[in-house]
Amino acid sequence: MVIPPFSQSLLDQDIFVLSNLALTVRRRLTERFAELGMNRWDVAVLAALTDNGPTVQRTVGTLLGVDPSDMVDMVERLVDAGWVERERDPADRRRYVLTPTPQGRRMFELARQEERRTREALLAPLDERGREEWRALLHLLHGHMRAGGLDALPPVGGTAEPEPRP
Amino acid sequence: MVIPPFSQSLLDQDIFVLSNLALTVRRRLTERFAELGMNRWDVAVLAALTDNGPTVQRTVGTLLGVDPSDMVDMVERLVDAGWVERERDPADRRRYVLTPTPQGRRMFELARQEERRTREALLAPLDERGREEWRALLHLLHGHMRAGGLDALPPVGGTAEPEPRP
DNA sequence: CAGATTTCAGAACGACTGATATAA
DNA sequence: CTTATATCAGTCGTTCTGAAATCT
Repeated sequence: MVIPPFSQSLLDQDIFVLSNLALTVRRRLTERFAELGMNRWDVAVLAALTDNGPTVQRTVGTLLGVDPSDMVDMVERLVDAGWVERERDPADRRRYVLTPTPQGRRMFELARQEERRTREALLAPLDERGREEWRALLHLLHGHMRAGGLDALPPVGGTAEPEPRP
Repeated sequence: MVIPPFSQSLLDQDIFVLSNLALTVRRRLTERFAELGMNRWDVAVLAALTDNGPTVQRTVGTLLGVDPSDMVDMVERLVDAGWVERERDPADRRRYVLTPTPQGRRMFELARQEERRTREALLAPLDERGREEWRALLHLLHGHMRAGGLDALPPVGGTAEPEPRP
């Protein structure tokens, strides 16, 4: 992994630091998943099915924020691996109902274990109180964002005028 | 912006929450940059040049973690916009030296303002003490990660039980 | 008929690889 | 001759758009 010495002006921008942190941790976790033979979407789909049991394919996409057209290959991959069963809904033959297999549930448990381990490594410098603070802040900000916290922003520019590109 | 109702099993995975938070905030900031006629890389390059003054193109790439081959179009865009000047280094004619123009510096200030505003919106639910805590934790974890904090992990698989911290 | 679900084709973007021309 | 820089061509993965086929 390349660790470039970032510019201070970028480090001053907390959103850049947040992005860089999240991307790097996610990449590391993705590597761990790969060693289990899984990718991020395998885990995400299995997570949704573990919570909700048998679920319509399109609904799973909605639960994960994934476009329906992108679900096709993901599900095919999971079916081929034997982790998910895909059957037409007899009541509505447009729909595919996805069900996790026992192997799928086991794989999800392994993935969840890797997430815990990777998180442990990330939070290693924090004591128990620091971890509680971090987790509370993370989920508070995530909830705030998902509730539309970023929707209301002043118009761009303001004090100074933006310049049109030549 | 679509706000799907995520599965609890995903929300339990803090790394997923962290990724989702960072991606959404970054996307919002990118929208703001676009209203200024800039993209993320314009801002990043201008940040590096603002810190370091005239800099060799390849070095800028290293400062940003960007592949040299991907710098070409990014720099061309900035030169066309009149925000960066690109000149051969007389001492080493392989090299391009990049210098921010006054307009480039102004644009970077506008971008920095948008980052502040977007960050303000994100941190709105926190009081001053909460913001300090968030910022401290964010930079602490970022530093830990960049120092290789994720490099030492137990082999995948292993025990199926969550492991207590030593 | 309109609407929902799945599927396919392709565009756009960023990350990455390999090869080439030029200069040190 | 070897190395460094910039560039070009192309691949890969992710996200998004638009349209077609099937079914309600």
